[in-house]
Amino acid sequence: MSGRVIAHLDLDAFYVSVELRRRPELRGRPVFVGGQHRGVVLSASYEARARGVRSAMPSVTARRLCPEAIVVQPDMEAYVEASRAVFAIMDTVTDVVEGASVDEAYLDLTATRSRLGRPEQVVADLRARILSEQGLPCSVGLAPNPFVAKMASVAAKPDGMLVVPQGRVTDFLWPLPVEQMWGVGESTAATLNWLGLRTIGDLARTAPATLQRALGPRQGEKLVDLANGRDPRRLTDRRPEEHERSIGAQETFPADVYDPEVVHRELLRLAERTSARLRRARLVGRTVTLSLRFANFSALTRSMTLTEPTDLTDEIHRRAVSLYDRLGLQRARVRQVGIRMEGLRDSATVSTQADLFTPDQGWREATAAIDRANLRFGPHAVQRASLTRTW
DNA sequence: TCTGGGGTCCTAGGACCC
DNA sequence: TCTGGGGTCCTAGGACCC
Repeated sequence: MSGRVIAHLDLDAFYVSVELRRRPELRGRPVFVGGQHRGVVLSASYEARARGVRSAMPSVTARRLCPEAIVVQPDMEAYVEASRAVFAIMDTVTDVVEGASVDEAYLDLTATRSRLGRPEQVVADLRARILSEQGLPCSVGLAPNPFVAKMASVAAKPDGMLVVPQGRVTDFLWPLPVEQMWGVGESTAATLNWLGLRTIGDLARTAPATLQRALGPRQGEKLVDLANGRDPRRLTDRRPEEHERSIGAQETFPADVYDPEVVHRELLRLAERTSARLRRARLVGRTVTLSLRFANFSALTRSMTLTEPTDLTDEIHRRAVSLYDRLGLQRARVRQVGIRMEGLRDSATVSTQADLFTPDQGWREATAAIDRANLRFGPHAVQRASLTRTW
């Protein structure tokens, strides 16, 4: 027996809650935060949810369902700042706070009992502090492992807390439909239903080999474990941004694009964004991946691995353009393009001796100057000439 | 005016090496 | 001449999460 005590804390309708904090006149009304043209709902108030508005739903659909909803444009900087403040409060409770995203975290409370007392009380105090100091409601699940804690926090929403002790884990999980299980999306749910499995309890009683045939060795084994309330994963205190495995940028055009030159230009913008973030994190990447989505929503990726990792805008742009041109698209209607860098390494571990006398060095110096200017004067203070044109 | 942008992890086949 | 297996890297695609 592990005897672990894990809390999962999830801020309720986080982006909307941050907006309500500075616009209290919107309280009690249907509100959602969403993108403009081809955007989706990022966060919806519970009043909007009552009208069928869901996150990830196209904004146009949401407006149709709820025409009187107040639509707010996202302000990521405000959300990131609010997130930092909440994490600072969580950090006072335990050293082991694993950020799962901007608005949720796992806390290991196993070792805090002797210092702070009963975990239920610790969590109740934590929720009260986040509400009083930051004006943000949250929900918490308290359980023997991260998976059950996550499932409990969802069940506790909104503005609630649910404790699931070891002895009650299967009573809690097994009646729930498989669709509600973390790790089961649309595709897996369809496969499970096809097998006649409707609840997490059904899943728990299925032979692992059956699921492994249907879902693959890893996922099959994992789902049976989770369905039985077993999740031995250890938490780490790392923030997501401290162990990134890839960095990238993508953009959906306001209208589908036919002209390859327009795509090339957008790729330069994306290469710029990606490489600036690499340099800022002092990382270099070795694999460049180009991704495309077409008007019919089909998608593809093409990648190439370089002999030496890079953080240079023009190197990344050149490779992405080459991957794109190699496709030989004719009259393709491009909806979205993206660039992602993988195989990341600390740039300090990569020898810079080798390129001291190469043509890249000039670019490296120019790039560093642009980064400095953009840090001082804002992200678009200095741009390449070809980006100042509009398409 | 249907369907964002940021990610992680897994699978599978082929190349290549031992 | 025939017959192996394992490990790693690269590439492409797909599922999932927030």
